[in-house]
Amino acid sequence: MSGQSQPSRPEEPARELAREPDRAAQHAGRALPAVTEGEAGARVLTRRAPGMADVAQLAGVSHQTVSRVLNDHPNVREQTRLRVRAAMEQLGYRPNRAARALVTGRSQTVGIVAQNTALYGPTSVLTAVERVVSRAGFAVGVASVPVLDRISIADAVARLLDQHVAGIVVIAPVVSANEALDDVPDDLPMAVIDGDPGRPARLVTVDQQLGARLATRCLLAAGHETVWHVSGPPDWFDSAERVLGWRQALVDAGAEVPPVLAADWSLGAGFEAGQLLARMPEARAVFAANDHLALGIMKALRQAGLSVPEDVSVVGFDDIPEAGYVSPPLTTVRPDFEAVAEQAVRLLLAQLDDPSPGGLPRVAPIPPRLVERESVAPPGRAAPRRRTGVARRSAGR
Amino acid sequence: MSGQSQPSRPEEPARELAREPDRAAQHAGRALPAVTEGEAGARVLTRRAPGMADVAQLAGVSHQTVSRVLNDHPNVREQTRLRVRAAMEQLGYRPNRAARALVTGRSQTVGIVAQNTALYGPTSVLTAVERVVSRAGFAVGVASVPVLDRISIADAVARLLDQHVAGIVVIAPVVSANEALDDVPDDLPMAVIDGDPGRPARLVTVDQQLGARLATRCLLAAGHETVWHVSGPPDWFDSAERVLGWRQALVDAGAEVPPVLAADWSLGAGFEAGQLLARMPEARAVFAANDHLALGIMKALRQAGLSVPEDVSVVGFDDIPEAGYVSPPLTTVRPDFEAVAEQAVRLLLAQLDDPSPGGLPRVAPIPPRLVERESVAPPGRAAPRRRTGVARRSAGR
DNA sequence: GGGGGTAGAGTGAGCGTTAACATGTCGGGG
DNA sequence: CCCCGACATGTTAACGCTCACTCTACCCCC
Repeated sequence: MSGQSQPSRPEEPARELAREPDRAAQHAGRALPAVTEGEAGARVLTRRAPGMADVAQLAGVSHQTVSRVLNDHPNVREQTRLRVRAAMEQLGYRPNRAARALVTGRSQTVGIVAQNTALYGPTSVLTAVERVVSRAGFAVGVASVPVLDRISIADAVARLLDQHVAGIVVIAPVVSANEALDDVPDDLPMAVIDGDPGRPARLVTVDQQLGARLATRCLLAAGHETVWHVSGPPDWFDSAERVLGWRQALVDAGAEVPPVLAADWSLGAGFEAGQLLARMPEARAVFAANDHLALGIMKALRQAGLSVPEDVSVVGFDDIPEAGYVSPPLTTVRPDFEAVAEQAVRLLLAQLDDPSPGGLPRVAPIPPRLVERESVAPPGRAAPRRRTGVARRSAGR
Repeated sequence: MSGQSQPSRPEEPARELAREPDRAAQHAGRALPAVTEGEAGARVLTRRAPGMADVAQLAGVSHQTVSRVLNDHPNVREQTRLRVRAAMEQLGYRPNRAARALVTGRSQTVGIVAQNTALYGPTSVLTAVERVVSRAGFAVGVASVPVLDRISIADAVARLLDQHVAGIVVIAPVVSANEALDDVPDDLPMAVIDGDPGRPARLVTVDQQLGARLATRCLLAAGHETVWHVSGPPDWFDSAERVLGWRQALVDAGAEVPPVLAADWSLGAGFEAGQLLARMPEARAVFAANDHLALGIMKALRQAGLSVPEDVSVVGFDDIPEAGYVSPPLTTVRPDFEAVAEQAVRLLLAQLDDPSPGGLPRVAPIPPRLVERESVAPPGRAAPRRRTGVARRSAGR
């Protein structure tokens, strides 16, 4: 297949895949120095990425000056700086991170520790953090753990440490994960996302309580006497906080506080909770700890012949993309994952710039907002069950 | 707040966060060598991670022998090997990846290039790849790009190259991304996921055509005369392949091929396509290119007073977690992302072990499977519209 | 006009590892 | 008995960079 006959390169036989080998090589990021093709006989390719020495030679300075330019040291004449920059450009020079990491003991890499899960919230946060970190000019190293227990996390952190990360971002939404944080060396810059609100140092979270209060109050405002709650797993901070917020809102309104229906985050658990709820005529308003639960609940309700929001009002949490497109469109609480990621990285960068440990950096919880759609209505069990879909109605208020 | 008075460590003032500083340090992965506490006066902490030299000294061998043990070189006496291993253990030695990368020019890191998106498919693949790569003992570097165009990808690859990755996995589901692949140096081990099926070298994909055929045939088998298709964006391979598979199934069955309704992957686009579909009485069966489109379509249908599956049958693609919990539960095609990731990493590792470029490694497309739920039924517009939910019925066949 | 500060540059020594080569030590065959 | 190859180990030199110095002008000021 590789039909072109070219000057054979001994160390690199032609590959079938390569359609236009030389162009490919040219574009490769690390340019080929001293190609000087045509010098018959002599080795045509001196394949080796250019180093500081090469740049220095071309610019007529010492390698140290090149280093200074690279690191924006002040004591370099503008003219020299330009000359070096030009030489870099010409050679397609790229600094060798490994060498730098070796000597400084720290790389321009940020490590992220996260559970490997399909859960919408954590995944959204993860990708947001990736995005923000690389936007900030850092390389991204990910260490995902199968479960968020102490040893897995310690292990992940160790792996990251091996990579000589400059700092880490840990997504630690459960208590066991948070405990593992005690084990990380305290001189390693770190930002914790979704950790224990009781330990606010270096922590960034969504204001879960506020979100839960918003959701609960929305239901109360629609005229419901009280609001039931289907919670997430008890060892999740998000879960506990949402319970707290929900209860608070109820207490504030002088409403009765029904027992919590504990579940995990899954659709299936929501479905089961929904089956329970369906048998309790007094349960007319439900705040589900996340949208998946809400969807599961709604399915169970539907199967039991109950309709949402006429018979039962439901509010979720997360605002998954599907939320506006299910039937009925789900009223829910939308956390700002992007902002969380942004704050976390900011927190980390602050520690990087200023290694002084004085004063634990803290940031305020990020307030979520309520997205009102059509899964909330005033109580009115007496009203006839309606047909599906067609009619539109705005959310109760 | 830091109430304990300890021998002060000049280079590391106590931090408020640290509750039990010394334990934390102990657990830190990189143990502290030569602590020898008590040697009054002399510096108590020689904080520096142990290197090969330290291990070598303790084991009474040269650093090179340590290196040999580390890399499982054959010519080391068993006894020596054990002694070195013990020394490593005792010192808590961890090899310095940066140094190794510097000298070998290649790190034990796999880079992943992926678009930073909320799309279910690509995201699932990404996390699956992360998982598999780190399970294989490699560090994971992620370079996410905002858009999948040529320069962004070239840039991402360059960033990864800077990290001296051993190889890369690229998730390149659109044509522009695939073109960018020409620019990567052909001696860099690579695996492409979801790329151009027309260029099968080093490519791993889901068998999109098969999936589409499965979906279409399922609808046909339910008794529908033909099947409409709402497609994804035209520049996505997934999209094009699914169109092909759908058309093929129709042609095979001798059915009429209706025009394609082009959309993107979003719920919103599905909704719009659904509004179109709702006005066409002859459209009784729809294959949506993904589940989000299907959800959007179903919402539009519902709003138009049509019910699924009585009036219109719908099949999706992806099997998002919500698929079984919407109303009606969605029949859909489930790709095996885990298998895709597994194959991709296998492909990459093969290239790592055997740098010989001979013979492009290829792997067969991974067959997806149809998950039948309740959004498909035989045509029967004549039947009265039914109420919501309650009744159960198995999918048509 | 000479001392000293300072901007701008250079020199050399590592950082921790691997690769290439050198050394030493056996055992066996000629 | 000696030489040679195999095995086991040690020695030395990079790898590409930063850090801590040194060096040279040059200018300011007394």
